[in-house]
This record gives sequence, C-alpha cells and structure tokens, in this order.
Amino acid sequence: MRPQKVLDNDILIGLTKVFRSNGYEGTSLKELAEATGLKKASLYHRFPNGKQEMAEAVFTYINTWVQENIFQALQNEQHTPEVRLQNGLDGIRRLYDNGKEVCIFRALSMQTGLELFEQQINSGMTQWIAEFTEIGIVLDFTPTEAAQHALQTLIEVQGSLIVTKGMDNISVFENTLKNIENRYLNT
Amino acid sequence: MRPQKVLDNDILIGLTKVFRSNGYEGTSLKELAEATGLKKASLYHRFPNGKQEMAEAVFTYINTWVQENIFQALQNEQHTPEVRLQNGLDGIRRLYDNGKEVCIFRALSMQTGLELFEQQINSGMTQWIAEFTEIGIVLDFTPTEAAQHALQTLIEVQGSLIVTKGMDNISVFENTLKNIENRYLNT
DNA sequence: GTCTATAGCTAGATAGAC
DNA sequence: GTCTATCTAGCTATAGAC
Repeated sequence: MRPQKVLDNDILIGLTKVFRSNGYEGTSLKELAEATGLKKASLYHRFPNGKQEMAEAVFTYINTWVQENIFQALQNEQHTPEVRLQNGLDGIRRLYDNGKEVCIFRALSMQTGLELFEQQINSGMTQWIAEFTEIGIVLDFTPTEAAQHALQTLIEVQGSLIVTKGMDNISVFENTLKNIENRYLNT
Repeated sequence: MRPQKVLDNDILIGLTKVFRSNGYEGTSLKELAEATGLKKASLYHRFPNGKQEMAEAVFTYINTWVQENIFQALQNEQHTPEVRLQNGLDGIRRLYDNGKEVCIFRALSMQTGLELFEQQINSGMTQWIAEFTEIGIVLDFTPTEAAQHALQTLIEVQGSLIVTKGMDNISVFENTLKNIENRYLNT
C-alpha cells in the first residue's frame, strides 16, 4: 500500500470549497484537482464514480459536521438549555463562516435531476426541524410553538444567507441569528 | 425584413423556464433551442453575445415583471394601503407560482464570476426593501420598523422558497406569506 | 497511489446557403 | 430570420506506465 499523498480530510475540504462556490455543474474536474493537490486521474482512484461521487462525499462530510457541531451541541445535557441553544447557533455561524459562505446543499442541489441530493436535503431539513423543535420544548415552549419556531429558524437562516450574499452585507446574517436567539430565550 | 418565427416574448418565456430549473451553468444551448422552438444559430441571431446575453435578457424580463406586477401594485394609490399590500403579495405568489418555482435570480447567480448579475441582484434587493419599507410607512409603522419589516419580508420569502422546495411542501411558502401579511396588517 | 497521455464526447459558437 | 453543417475548446472519464 503506497501512502496517500493527500489525506482524505484535506481532499474533502478542497472539494467542498470548490463545489460550494461554483455549484455542481459549474465545477470542473480541473478545478477539483487543483484545489485538492491531486491530478484528475488520482481523484478518480479515490472516487471511482467521478464527479458525482465527489459531490456525495462532500454531502456526507458536511452532514457529519452538522451532526457533530450543531445537533450534538443542542442535545448536550451537560449544559443548560440556554447554553445548548447558543452553542448550536454558534455552530451555524461556523458552518456558514458568519454568513460569508453559501449553503453547500443549495449549491449542490441546483442541477439537473440528481434525485439523490433532493432526498438528502429533504431528510436533512426534517432533522434540522426536529432538533430545533426539541430544544424549543426544553425551553418550555409547547410542542406546537416549538415546531413553528424550528421551521421559522430554518427559513430565516436560509433566507438570511441569500440576502447576506445578495446585498454583500454580513450584518444581515448576524442580526438574523440574534433574532432567532431572542425568540427562544426572551419573553 | 423576414418575419420572426417566434415572438420575442415567447422566446423569453422559454429561456426563463430553462434557466430557472437548470441554473446558468447547468443550461445548454441545445435545451434553450428546444424550449424556444428556434435552432441554436437562430438564437445567436437574436442574441449575438450568446448564452450570457440570453441570461441577461431573462434578468431584464423578470425585473420588468416585478416592477409592473409587484412594485406598482404596492404603489397604486387608487387602492387602500391594505389592498395595495395584498396585491403586492399576490404578485409574489404569481412570480413564484405559489412556491413551486425557484427564484430565477438565485438560479442565475450560482455561477463563476459574472459580476453583472451580482450587481443587478444587489440593486434588485435594495429596491425590494425600499418598496416594502414604503408600504410599511403608509401602514403607519415608523420608518425604522418599516425598514426592519421590509428586510424581514425579503429574508422570509427567499428562505421559504428554499424550504418549500427542499421539503417539497407548498404550504411553507403560503404560510410564510400569510405571516408577512399579518405582520403588516395586524396589531 | 499517483502520474502522463489521451480517448470520446458535448459544450458554446460560427459560416454560409436559403 | 432561420436553417444545416461544422469548428474548436473544454469537459468527464480511462489506459497504462511508474
């Protein structure tokens, strides 16, 4: 077994970066090769199904990150519910680099008919809502209220990312996260 | 002057449809030709700068539609402020076909470095906020409150479109529009 | 496991007949 | 103004040496 020239994790970071800024169709293997430091043929060795498999790997990579850094923070019973919420929101800030980064799922979903991604996005959003509903209930909202707030949180995070990018104004994202926090913690 | 086989407006409708569902990079001239009923070379006769000019034309076409169907409805002083707001929101419903359609600006902006679109999106969002701030002031909010609600409206419309598509659930979009209406008309 | 070289194809774009 | 035919560049993907 010849050693890997580039670590799996570093490859995923490079792939993520390119897909995130160019989208799926807008990304070429040339760019992916340059970003990872491997040649095209070497990328095919790691990902035999090519570009699609690379995108899927990015999907899984980000999904895992969200699980470990956002959902687990929300669930961590070693902290008070208030701190759990704040840690979860901090995870969101890091995921999107304070609004500077686009949602990778959105970047990858804008493409002709790969239903795999559609299904993953659907279940990802469903879990997102479930997790935020849970922390809402812990924070003494009724289940109905908590579910509404969870959906609203998802809508506002996604919407604020678009408006932040469109208006080139980071404060839109940060203000939205503050509003979300206040909605959960105040009253 | 030989007569046009396809009317300008019908071409724009076809181009819009394809760009909207595939994005800029994901759209091929073959698809654009099929959707418009013209051959590729004929499309180049109408749009000498090719694909980019076609996308720009779609941009202008949608911008005009928004002006005429949303912003003018908000400004129309022949109606009460309440009716003007409702007509504007109905324009939004039609623009996105009740949540079934993606935001065309978003579909076109996911591409490598065409700054023209960035600038148009920026000014489009700025005007959107100005128009909704104006109707908010007419509805007796303070300028500060009105500006906040206008920004929030843009965020929620964009976010709800993404969540609606991601979860394949039209009611997300409709409920968001109802919430927006209530925020302006109630209290 | 990584590389050079290249196959096979489709993209965007043009030439020129009608 | 629209068409058929074609060019060239770039794409995804593979073969085979090391």
